[in-house]
Amino acid sequence: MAEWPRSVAEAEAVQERLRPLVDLDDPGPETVRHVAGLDVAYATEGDELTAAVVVLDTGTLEVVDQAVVHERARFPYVPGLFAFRELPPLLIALERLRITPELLVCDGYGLAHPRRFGLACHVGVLTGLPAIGVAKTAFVGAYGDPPPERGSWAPIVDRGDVVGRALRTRDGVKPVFVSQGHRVGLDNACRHVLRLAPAYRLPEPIRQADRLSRSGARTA
DNA sequence: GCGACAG
DNA sequence: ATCTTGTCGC
Repeated sequence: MAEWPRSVAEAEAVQERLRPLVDLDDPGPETVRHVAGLDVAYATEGDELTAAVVVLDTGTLEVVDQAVVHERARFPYVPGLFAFRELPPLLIALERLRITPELLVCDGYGLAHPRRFGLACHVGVLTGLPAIGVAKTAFVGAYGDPPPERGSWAPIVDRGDVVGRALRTRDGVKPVFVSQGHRVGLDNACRHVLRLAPAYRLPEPIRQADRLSRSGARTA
């Protein structure tokens, strides 16, 4: 399916080669029935990781399908290249799902990346599915503090490009950082994130994937 | 050159 | 990412 690089130079070359395949113009699905959340947890010892993918029914926000994959990391953590660490097991987990999701919500960035090709773009291109990135901390670019109300936002600007938004999902709480991955517009991505995060800062798909990956990491 | 740097 | 108690506030 995909060949995995072994060096930083090879990994960067892969990103440069796949970047033109990203679709940033498709506004994306208006409504979605099944949404997936993707996350990875790390073991206390060794370079072992546990990838988890959950599928939620958007009507109830209940988990209706899930898959966990445990393996040894194939690539070191390098800012800007961490898809090469987390994507291999995540793709295997995605293949094991019985329900094909219509939208992927990734823990991390998409367009808001040094080479405009973060994890959300990468997984979107490799699967062909609409994908967005939701990160907990800033990475590239600058942004202003959005107004305190849930739903307000401020653009993230990097080298003159708007690459995402700092979006407030809860009143008075630190915003999350949303960026396009593949086949979803920025407005639409933020709409989905707000609908998927009715109670907590992070959207429910990511919270559930985080929960599952951690329990899986302890069991393994 | 130096520091910062998704998870 | 992970190591980690209590505590302030709604």
